[in-house]
Amino acid sequence: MNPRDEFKFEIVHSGNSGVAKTAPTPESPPAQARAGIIHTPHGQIETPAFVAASTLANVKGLTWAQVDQLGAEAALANTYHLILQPGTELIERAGGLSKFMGYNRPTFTDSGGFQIMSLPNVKIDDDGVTFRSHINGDILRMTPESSMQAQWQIGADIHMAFDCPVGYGDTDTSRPSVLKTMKLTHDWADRCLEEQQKLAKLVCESESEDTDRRPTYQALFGVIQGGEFDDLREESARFFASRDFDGYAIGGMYDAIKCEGTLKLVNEILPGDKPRHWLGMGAEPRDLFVGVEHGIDTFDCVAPTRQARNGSLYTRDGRINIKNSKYREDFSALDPECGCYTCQNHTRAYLAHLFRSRELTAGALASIHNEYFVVNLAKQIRKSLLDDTFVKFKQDFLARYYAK
RNA sequence: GCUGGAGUUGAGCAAUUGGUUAGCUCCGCAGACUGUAAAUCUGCCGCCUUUGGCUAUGUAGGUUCGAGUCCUAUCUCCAGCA
Repeated sequence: MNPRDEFKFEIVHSGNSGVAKTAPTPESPPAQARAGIIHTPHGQIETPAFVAASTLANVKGLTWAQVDQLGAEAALANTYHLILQPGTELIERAGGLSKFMGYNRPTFTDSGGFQIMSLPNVKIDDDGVTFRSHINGDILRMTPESSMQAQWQIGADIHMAFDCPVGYGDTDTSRPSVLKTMKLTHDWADRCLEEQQKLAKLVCESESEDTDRRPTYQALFGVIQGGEFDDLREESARFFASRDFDGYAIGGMYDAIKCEGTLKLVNEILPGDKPRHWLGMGAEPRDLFVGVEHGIDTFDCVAPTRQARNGSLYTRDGRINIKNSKYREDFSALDPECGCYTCQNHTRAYLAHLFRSRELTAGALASIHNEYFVVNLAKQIRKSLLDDTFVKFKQDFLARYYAK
């Protein structure tokens, strides 16, 4: 059997799978939206899904039992961080990421490109990047090949191609700069693909003596860049569509309202039968709706857990800061309609107390809630697609969340 | 009762020999956070008509060009002694 068959994307329902008897109306299910199942050697992910950010091989503040309980179906770790500590070779010796961290569901790794490009004094050349460790200042080097190798050592089920995400935020957003880094991203993507094929052959055809660690296929997603220029995004999407990646990811696109048209454009070009991940998105409920509407299958974002640790918590009526004085004596549940452990067992007043006292439990209970909120929202969106109630669900949810 | 020490904004402290700070850290109040150098960061935190102005250093006086700093009285607290 072809090792690549271990990774599969199955679409169980899509907006345009039904026979369109009439012209689309505002109530018609969005044509690009789909519900599916990503099959990996470590199990499956029902999509749309929100993937838990586990940068340093853990979801900050939570045990994996808690991550399971809140309903997350997959986690995404970071190659840059794991190279620095504990080292990817160590993770390989531990039996791979899943074994190392004791989590037996599907995992992703980000390539490290995003983190490295965010560091000060990064030197980018055609071959790769030179940067300094943020921990001890060591001068380090990463190339598309070395990122692939590191990711194969880590051994997550889904890898990201090593990209050059420049052209948003504080980086140089000028057209020449974005064009240049996009071209570099494409060049590197081809090198990632080549290295991927080598490593896949090497690992999957090896006869491991450790039956406990059967070599498994590790998929590779290409990462679309192009900044905020529609024609560059289109070019990038066409480039990736012409390459045989296992899936695709959208990088450097962080404003669901502003980028909606661009996202639509990109996803209409990408092959419909492969999964699409929106990197770093999911801080806002509208991110998930907009993404799904235009064909995104998976999301990841650090915001839910980070904001949780900082006391900013989701409710169906918008985000609240639990540290505000008005919650000190609020004995109601954080979100009375939420099914998470925190909301089922604790009051706002208790959470407010834990935050004011700086107890570690505050961050944990808050993270359980916020992570549940987005994970569950993705699940509800999935259900709404299967029920053909997406449009109404979206309208109702967003109207209430962003009322005020 | 005597002797010594101390009293500065909710708390704890700063402020050269009397010489331009309502100064710091907590607490408190609010905001931010999107492929996690983030259980972090930012702003406010005496009063006001707030790109500025005013009043503060237990209380009441005094010396001085100038007092949180010196003097007198007084109140409170702490330590030691009776």
